Amino acid sequence: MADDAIAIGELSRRTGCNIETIRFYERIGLLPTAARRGRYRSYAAADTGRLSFVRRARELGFTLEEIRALLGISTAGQVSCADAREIAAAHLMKVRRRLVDLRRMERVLAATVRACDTGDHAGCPLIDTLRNPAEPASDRVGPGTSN
Amino acid sequence: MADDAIAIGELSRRTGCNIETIRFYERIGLLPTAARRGRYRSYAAADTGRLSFVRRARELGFTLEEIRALLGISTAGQVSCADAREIAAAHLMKVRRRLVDLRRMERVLAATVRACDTGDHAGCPLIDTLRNPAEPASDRVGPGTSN
DNA sequence: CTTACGGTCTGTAGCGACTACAGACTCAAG
DNA sequence: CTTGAGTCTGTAGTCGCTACAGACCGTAAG
Repeated sequence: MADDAIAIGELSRRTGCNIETIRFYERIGLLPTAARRGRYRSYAAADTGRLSFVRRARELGFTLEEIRALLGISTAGQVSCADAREIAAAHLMKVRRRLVDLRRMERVLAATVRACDTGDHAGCPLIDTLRNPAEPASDRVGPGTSN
Repeated sequence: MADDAIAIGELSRRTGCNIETIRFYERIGLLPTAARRGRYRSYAAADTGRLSFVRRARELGFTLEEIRALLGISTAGQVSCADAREIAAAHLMKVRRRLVDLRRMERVLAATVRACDTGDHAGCPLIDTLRNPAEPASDRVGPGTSN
């Protein structure tokens, strides 16, 4: 009734979510099949909520499958907070593992580039690092190297 | 001549690189087409070097295209260290941007899970966070929140 | 009326870096 | 001779989009 119906372009603008991505989400069932005005998808203003939910969850790195579960939880009459917590905690662990990996990469790369810049090396620090993992271009750079 | 020829399985074992991945690298031209003994690929012990190079570069997060370039540099007669440095520095920036993103995710997720654990909240902290981005489950948790 | 333009539609293919088969073949040991 | 392990090619799947092609629809201007 209330003619707050919007087209997909408007939904895209409001949520910052690409049109193609919205259709993709619908195709994989992450969003319900949109109502039609003729052959065009028609959304209620309220639909921005669900899509924004998805977008924010993606920004936190949740996979689409995790988001599917979270959506189920969030729309269930009785919100199962424990389930949500479990998903978030599991995801947090994944994020932390990736952080560890990335920090290690950062450390090695920074040391290598630094070695390139100081210039007092035999070969090419990067190539040498990749050829021989035991020599990260310059071992023991000094204090901390923390972030 | 020297019969240090090894099969793909042995190469896989020595480098820790999946057999399928070795074949994939060959197909996309990252590794040269392997010599054959009959219809089986045959590698020289020295080939472990090139593949290990690729593996270590992957562990540092370089893309296959970057590695392709690095391999070109590393096998060029005159090693162009400046080029290698440029690739590494550009990659380092990508890694750092990724780190920033991940740390933000970590912070929000950790705060949310913490809010779940303290228990003094109205709804579900995670669902609420996703519904309303301005409330990260519990603002102002106290000191640092550092890692 | 025609024409143009912008928005939307479906469907398919591409990305990166693998991974996972199916189904055929080869080779050596028992 | 049979069995089992290893290898082969080729194709399709994964994830989360993104980028088309080619059709269609509605409105406004000329």
